Amino acid sequence: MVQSKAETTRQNILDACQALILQKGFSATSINDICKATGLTKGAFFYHYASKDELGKAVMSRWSELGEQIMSSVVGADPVETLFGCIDLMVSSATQSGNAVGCVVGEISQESGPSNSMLAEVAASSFDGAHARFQQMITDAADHLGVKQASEGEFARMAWSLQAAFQGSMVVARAKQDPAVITAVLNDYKQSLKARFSLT
Amino acid sequence: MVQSKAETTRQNILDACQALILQKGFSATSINDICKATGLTKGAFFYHYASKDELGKAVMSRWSELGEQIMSSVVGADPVETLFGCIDLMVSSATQSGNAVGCVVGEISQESGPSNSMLAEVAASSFDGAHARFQQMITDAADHLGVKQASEGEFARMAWSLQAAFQGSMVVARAKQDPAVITAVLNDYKQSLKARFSLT
DNA sequence: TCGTATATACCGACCGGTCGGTATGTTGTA
DNA sequence: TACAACATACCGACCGGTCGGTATATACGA
Repeated sequence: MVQSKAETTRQNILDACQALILQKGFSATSINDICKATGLTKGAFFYHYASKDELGKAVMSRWSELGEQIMSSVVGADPVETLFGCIDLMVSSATQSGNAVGCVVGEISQESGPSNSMLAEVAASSFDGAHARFQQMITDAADHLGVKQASEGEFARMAWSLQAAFQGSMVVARAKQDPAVITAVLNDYKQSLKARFSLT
Repeated sequence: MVQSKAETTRQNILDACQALILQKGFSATSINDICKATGLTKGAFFYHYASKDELGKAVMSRWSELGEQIMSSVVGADPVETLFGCIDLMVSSATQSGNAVGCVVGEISQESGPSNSMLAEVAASSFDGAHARFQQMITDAADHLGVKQASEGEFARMAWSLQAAFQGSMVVARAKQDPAVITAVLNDYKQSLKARFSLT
């Protein structure tokens, strides 16, 4: 099944919006900016999206789905390799130059804050989804190595830490305009993960 | 020497702006909002600050200075206790209810992004300052325990990790509207720190 | 000591421009 | 000819920022 024309247009809008968010942030990105980037007009935009917030939701949703696809693509036989490979993949995808670094979910949720409940909910569920995948990976790797949780919810906390390390390193990297921070922080996380799992 | 009237007014503006940033974000906070909160008029605002960006710089600067003061207040005799006490202080100051959680430097830098170089520079130097303090604390604690760096720049990376853990946990906590994430992530960081330093 | 000159701190109307959003017209295609 | 997929033109609200003016305090000279 080929993509319909409308679907192609919507993807173009999402692409443009995503790129602009990583450059300027969500609220600084106007609908006129998106129209200019896509070559469309404002009428065309509002034919496809009811509001700017609706577009924000769509961008976050696609971002999450894309992340899930990438994550699931790295799954291999060995759960330990899967976990570390996943982290490496996150680093490389975030630090590759050309496009600005960042996470649209973090961006939008940070900007809209608790005030805009609609966007906040989508962002929260997106974070929860990613956290669940991280926790599953950590649990699988631990099982494979015969490592038990030291305390109730330890692996859940470790998954939150991984997510925070990723998000936080991108915040700092954006401010410093230096993606090296991301690599450093995630390497450090892998280090402590190895220590926890008593690996080399 | 008593505070001049102007200085009091400026502090009120900074207070209002800071609170609004943590609620709605920087770009969503209009100068009219600040005027309403302080009981001033727009003319009065621009008498004290040349532009909105200038106010953003001032808010970040005061935030950093306040952070430095708080950090230096926790310094005790034992460098190890100082380090862990500092982390605890960060958690408690970030999770205390009443005021919204977050970091104005992270907020503003995330929103303005690489586009607004003026704000980005201030944010970057603020992050660098905090990182330097963290690294010093880690180095002091390691010296006190006789722990050497496993590799060049390891303590620097650990300091970046602490900063990222803090920033990232606040990003997630804001989206989920649940400060428990901050506690969990920083506890996890302390755990791995203890493991690295071979503590109980 | 008393009037004048000046600086400080603030007011509120107003400006050009941009924002998100809408109403209506046009075109390609099946 | 009917509908999807746009374009055009426009709206009112609001944005950051400016401007002329003003009340009050302080400094200073005669």
